[in-house]
Amino acid sequence: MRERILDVALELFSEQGYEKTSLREIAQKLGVTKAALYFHFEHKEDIFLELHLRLHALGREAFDELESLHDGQQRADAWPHVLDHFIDQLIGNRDLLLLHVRNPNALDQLAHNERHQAENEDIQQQMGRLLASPDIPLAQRVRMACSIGAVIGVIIGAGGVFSDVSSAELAALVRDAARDLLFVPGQP
Amino acid sequence: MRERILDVALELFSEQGYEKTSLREIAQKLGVTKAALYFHFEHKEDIFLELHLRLHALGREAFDELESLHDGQQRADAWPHVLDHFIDQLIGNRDLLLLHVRNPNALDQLAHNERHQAENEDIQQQMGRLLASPDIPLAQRVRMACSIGAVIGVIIGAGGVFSDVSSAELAALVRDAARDLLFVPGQP
DNA sequence: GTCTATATTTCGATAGAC
DNA sequence: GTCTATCGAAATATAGAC
Repeated sequence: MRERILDVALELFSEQGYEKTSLREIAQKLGVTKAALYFHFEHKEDIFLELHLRLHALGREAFDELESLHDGQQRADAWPHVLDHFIDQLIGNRDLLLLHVRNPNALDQLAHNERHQAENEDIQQQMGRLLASPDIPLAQRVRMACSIGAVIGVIIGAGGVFSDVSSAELAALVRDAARDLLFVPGQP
Repeated sequence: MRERILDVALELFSEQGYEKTSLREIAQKLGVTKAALYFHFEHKEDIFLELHLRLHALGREAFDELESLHDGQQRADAWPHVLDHFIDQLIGNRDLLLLHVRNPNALDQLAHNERHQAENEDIQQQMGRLLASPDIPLAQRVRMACSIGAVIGVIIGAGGVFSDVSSAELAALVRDAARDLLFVPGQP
């Protein structure tokens, strides 16, 4: 039951937004009552947290690989390859990505959540550390940030303009674009 | 007063999100009561709409210039130059952009708003028409979408990592990156 | 584990005095 | 233009029976 609740919540939170989705609505879609949900989750926020941790787990793999390198420039060099893998992960979990992009404020609420603070090595923090790394040239860090925005923008963006393009073809095109973006002219 | 309401609303909607910001909160920050707001705006949604139309006005200039060109390939060629101008506009109105990125569901609500439907030539629609244009190669359209995501991602993204970089320098770096991104290898 | 029933709070919106 | 006072709806969350 717990998984079914999470699946329905993911769907509704992504479609309508976290705040506009009531527990009553989730329960109705599952054919149970609101009170039944409270047996499995103490607060509404806990449902969102559990879904957030799924993305957390997804991204951890990529960023752990980067942080295993001890030099900033090494990390910057490895970035294109790691991003390729990250693109695949995100395209394979479009719905999870959509949940986060469409509910940034719900994400902020988790900052005050004890369980979330315990799970410290957050994707956002890891990404922040990387993009703030002082031993990577600014121009390159900006382009790394651009590459993330570009990938996310295409996957979720423009309101499904590329929905008739296969995931594989889209991934390949985005990979090529990211590669050109990440090559900084005049840098060794 | 009307402008003061809009300014406070822009601030709170961006910080906390549209749904989580009550009219009572806006009124309190202005030193008036909730009821006073209803003299200036009939519904809460109308406040958000008015703010949305500010961005609408901003983007219209750029997209009108593109749509004045009658050929798809001409539009694609003009895109880098138009994007440059668009980057300046967005950086100069960071708060307005943040409002929209952080409240996608509030934006969706406007679709059912009559006044919004009347204001038809919407940015999203114009952007959609451009990115769906059949006489621009798919690879190029994907890169155009990437460029938008890259720009927005850097301006609002990564939680203020580049906040110590001046707007002018950041804009220049993003412009360069976008230019490299938009050049499609093997295309005339 | 799920139910009914209810407590409690907060929100958007309105009525009418000033 | 702004106030006080209030309505009605809907939300989260809880209590206790089954």
